[in-house]
Amino acid sequence: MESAKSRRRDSEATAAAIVTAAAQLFSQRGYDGASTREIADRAGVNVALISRYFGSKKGLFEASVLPMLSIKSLLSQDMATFGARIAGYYFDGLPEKAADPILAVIRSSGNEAVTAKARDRLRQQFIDAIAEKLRGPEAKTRAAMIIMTVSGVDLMVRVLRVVPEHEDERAALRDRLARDIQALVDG
Amino acid sequence: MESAKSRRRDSEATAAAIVTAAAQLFSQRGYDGASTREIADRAGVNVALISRYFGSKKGLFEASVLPMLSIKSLLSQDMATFGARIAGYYFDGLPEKAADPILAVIRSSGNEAVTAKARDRLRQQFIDAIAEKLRGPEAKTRAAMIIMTVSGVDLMVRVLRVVPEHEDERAALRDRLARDIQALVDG
DNA sequence: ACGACTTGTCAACAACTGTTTACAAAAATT
DNA sequence: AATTTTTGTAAACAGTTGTTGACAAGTCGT
Repeated sequence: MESAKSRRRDSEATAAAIVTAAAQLFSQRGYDGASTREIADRAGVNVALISRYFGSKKGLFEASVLPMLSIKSLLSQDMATFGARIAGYYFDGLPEKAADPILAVIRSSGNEAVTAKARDRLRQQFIDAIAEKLRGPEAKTRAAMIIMTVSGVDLMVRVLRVVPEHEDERAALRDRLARDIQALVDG
Repeated sequence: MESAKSRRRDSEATAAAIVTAAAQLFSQRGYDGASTREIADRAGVNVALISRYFGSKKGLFEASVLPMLSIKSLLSQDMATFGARIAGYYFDGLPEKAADPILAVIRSSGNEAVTAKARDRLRQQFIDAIAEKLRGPEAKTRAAMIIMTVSGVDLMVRVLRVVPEHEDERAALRDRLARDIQALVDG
């Protein structure tokens, strides 16, 4: 990642580098698929430091993935444009290997011990947070529908990678998605 | 699984037992999380037989998960009840540890080498197959929307397990889902 | 410049991975 | 009944996993 030469020692910086590398690799390969040595290599750091700074691999997962599980920034903006923003996020130039905490949880979901906390946080930070923002009847049901739809898009686009190839088809799908999600927001 | 006593030797039956156990464990823990020994134990069979009958673990994955990736049975019935059938499948007494090929692919998606074929098949068997059944404009876009929604439900219900606890809330969500999916089918 | 604390490196550990090999037991064929 | 083929078992393999302990090197206060 950084220069091969020995950089100045800085525990906070190296811990941060480990967290960054871990978030990427957990998203990409899941918990079991991402080895501690690969994470350390990407961070340009010795493997033993993971145990030192985070106690264990599980500790690193919780320190790198859990804090990113939030959509407060998306909810703090105008809810009238929520659908368009979500659709745009997934269909307009999404960086391929960006760290995505939802993806990390999905790909790690076979490991119950590790993802139990993540699921709890997902429930709070996503469903409940959205439901609070919604006006009108059946707010919780609509919030659940929104999360289902969005996570379905996440699955299609990022996990299964089966987006339409033609530009106009992709645009049509994006627009339809924006409209349907917005309809759920408006109630 | 079977009686501990030595049963009569039958290569087809043992191979089938391995496939059944593999489908369950791949769904439950993902490709990396399910070890060959655990699969063999569940099937009541020696580990070495996996290599003998399926060549490799990857071969077993393809023999157990790929053939199940199909929704022809769902599409062969009346499309006017498609939404209700999907919603019912996920919300009316879904067996917890039943083998679910989509779940297996999702939880194994961190392993590109293994899931490449599965994704191709998913595209064919699901999106294209649905699109063919749809009448009206933008069939492919609507098919993609349906798959997104359904896989989102799969994620919520089976991966993240965040369904509403109250019975009436769950019923409301199920009915809304059935309606929304049916709307996409009808166009 | 000395000592104390922090930060990083190296090697080893026990456990587990998928796979192979050699062999025994059962079944089928002659 | 003897032999060949199929089916199952046991042990070992080479590699990887997460984690640890002893030690070197850097950093800071004095």
